[in-house]
Amino acid sequence: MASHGTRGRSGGRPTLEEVAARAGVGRGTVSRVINGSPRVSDATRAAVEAAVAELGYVPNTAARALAANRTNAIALVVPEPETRFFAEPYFSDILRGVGAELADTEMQLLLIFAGSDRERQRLAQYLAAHRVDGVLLVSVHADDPLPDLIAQLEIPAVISGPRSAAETLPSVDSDNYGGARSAVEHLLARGCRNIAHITGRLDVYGAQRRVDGYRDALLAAGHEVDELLIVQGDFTEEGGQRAMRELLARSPVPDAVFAGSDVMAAGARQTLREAGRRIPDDVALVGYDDSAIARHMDPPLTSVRQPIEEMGRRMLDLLLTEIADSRPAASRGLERRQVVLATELMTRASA
Amino acid sequence: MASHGTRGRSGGRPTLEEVAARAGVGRGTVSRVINGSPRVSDATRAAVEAAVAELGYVPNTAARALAANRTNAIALVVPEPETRFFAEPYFSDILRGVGAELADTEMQLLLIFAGSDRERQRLAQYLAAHRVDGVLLVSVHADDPLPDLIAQLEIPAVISGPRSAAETLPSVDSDNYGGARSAVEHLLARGCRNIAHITGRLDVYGAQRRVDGYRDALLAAGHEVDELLIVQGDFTEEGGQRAMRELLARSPVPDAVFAGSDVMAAGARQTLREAGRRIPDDVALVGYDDSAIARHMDPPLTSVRQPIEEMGRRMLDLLLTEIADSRPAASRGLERRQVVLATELMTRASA
DNA sequence: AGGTACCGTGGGAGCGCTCCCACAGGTGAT
DNA sequence: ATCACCTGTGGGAGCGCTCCCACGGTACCT
Repeated sequence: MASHGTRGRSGGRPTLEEVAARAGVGRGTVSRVINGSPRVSDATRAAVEAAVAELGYVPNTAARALAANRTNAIALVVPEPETRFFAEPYFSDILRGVGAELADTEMQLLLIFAGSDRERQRLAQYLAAHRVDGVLLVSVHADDPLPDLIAQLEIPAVISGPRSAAETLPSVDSDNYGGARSAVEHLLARGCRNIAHITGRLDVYGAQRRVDGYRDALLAAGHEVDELLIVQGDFTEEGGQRAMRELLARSPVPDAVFAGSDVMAAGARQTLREAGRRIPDDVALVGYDDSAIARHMDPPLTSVRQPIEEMGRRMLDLLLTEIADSRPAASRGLERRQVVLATELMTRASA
Repeated sequence: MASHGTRGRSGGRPTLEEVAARAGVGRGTVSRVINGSPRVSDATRAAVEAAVAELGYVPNTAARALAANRTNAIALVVPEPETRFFAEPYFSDILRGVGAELADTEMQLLLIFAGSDRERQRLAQYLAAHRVDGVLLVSVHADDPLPDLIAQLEIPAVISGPRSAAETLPSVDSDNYGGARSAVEHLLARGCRNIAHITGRLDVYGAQRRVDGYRDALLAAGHEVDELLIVQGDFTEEGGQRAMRELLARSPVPDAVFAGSDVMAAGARQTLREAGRRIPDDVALVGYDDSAIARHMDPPLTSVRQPIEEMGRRMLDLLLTEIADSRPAASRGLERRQVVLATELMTRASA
């Protein structure tokens, strides 16, 4: 008693036992009340709740985790090597969505960086130690071993964009295909006839889908797809510049460019300006993401908006049901575990 | 045994006891090795380390937290009501700095949102329950009760910008005063003679300091400070526009504007453009933050860069020492607990 | 030789909770 | 009346660790 009892004393955090004594009931009963078990009489419940309030009791997470063998925590894994990823609002918005949804739960959110090898090492340990009940994976690359590791460890997880059409992990994504189609259809409706596409990194599935959308929009309108008008970018501004320079070398020069991201669009704009081409008179420009860059570009950039915050919310939703399902030998159905959310074209001066 | 032993089984996570058995030592010894105690012979240490490696032992955080009465977790509290705050790179960069520094420790990072009242309620509970060893507070307002609550609970904390000159909490900040001075000095060196300042919200201490820097730069150069050239903004784009309109009504119209943030500078640019004023020929423009907006503005914006990532790193550093100090009845000296980092003026076409 | 000091070590107790078994008391069927 | 079966409850055991006391051993003093 002596040795331990005095250790962390200061405010004297009350324990379950103290609440039980105060309420004149047993420890088990208090636990049941705290955890919302129905097998408690109304009178007892009221007494316990009163005691909890009087004592200002707050359950000790560590003890709970230890005894129950669960953590009540989920991890958001950030594959940080990409500085760009962080700078874009994407991450913040996902986070905000997750945070909003999280407020309704008892879960806590752990942020884990998996940029360096050392950090990945640590992450693997984390996961091996089952220190979280579930994992949220944002912006994983096609060749990332992480998802497989997680699947193997049987840790519930949700991924922010499927890695391929055959993704097995639950995922939440926006409609990249539809978003791209709407962008191209807008350009067509505007009268553009020679529409180019600067793609993102094609090892990102979403970028592929945008190319698909671009193609199908043209085909559906009865146009041919000129493969020379599809130039590969890499989501960076420099990539956008390079791609645009390539496109300016084509003849005829395209009268519209659909860029796979706002940042690439910014690069393209740069190159267009240097070449003395006006936007949108000479070349109409559409981006993707509807980031701050789009709104502040000159001229303001028409861009495809993704409901990113909503994506964050849905990711957490999905993860929580995954976790719940995994508790008692779950049904493991292939239900609605792939969520796709609609995009919206934000029309501005550039197209 | 039966009832509990079978519970979470699946991979069979090894325990301290198992490692001890394997290494042929006692539980206490393994614990000492794990925790890097020096009071272990080399031979024993080696044996234990071998056993740990063979078994793939990973300590159970919950058990550790329970027994040791510490959590090995720190919280980053996000006062989320401000959407803007999230959208700016500020947050991401702080986070990256914290994350980088975190990789060297055993600490885990909890992200807590304190936007809504409900979330703040939850946060208070968290803190009351001492579920974290320390708290990182970013962008708190002068009137926020949170810092006081935290101080009262005697939870180690670091704040990202002092709330006033008399801040008692440890803090990390950039040199707002010096940054503002360098901006104004640059404009003076450029030949501008009529330099206006659009301030941030003056209940933010950093915004006040920028005003101070603006004033002193002028005075030091032997100029008078025209109070009419100091217009209050609120860190928003609209605020920047409003302020700029006010300034355009002055006579003479200033030949330079130092805006307290890039976003406000963007607003000012908008208004200047509408008024047909050229940047920098008619009016030179300098912003603050060196955000993505600055680089993408037309013309690119000269802006004061803060070493935000470094700030994140230093915040974590400070917090860890605070935590370490608080363990054994600490010295509580008033040492270097207020860190101020230098800024850098990024010169671009706008000034 | 005896004493004192320390080192490295083993293991008991205890952290605050959940889980589950046991049991009292009630209710309905037999 | 007996039995079966509920519901509500109390409390033991145990989760995996840290802390600390106790102990045998060695080294150095007197």
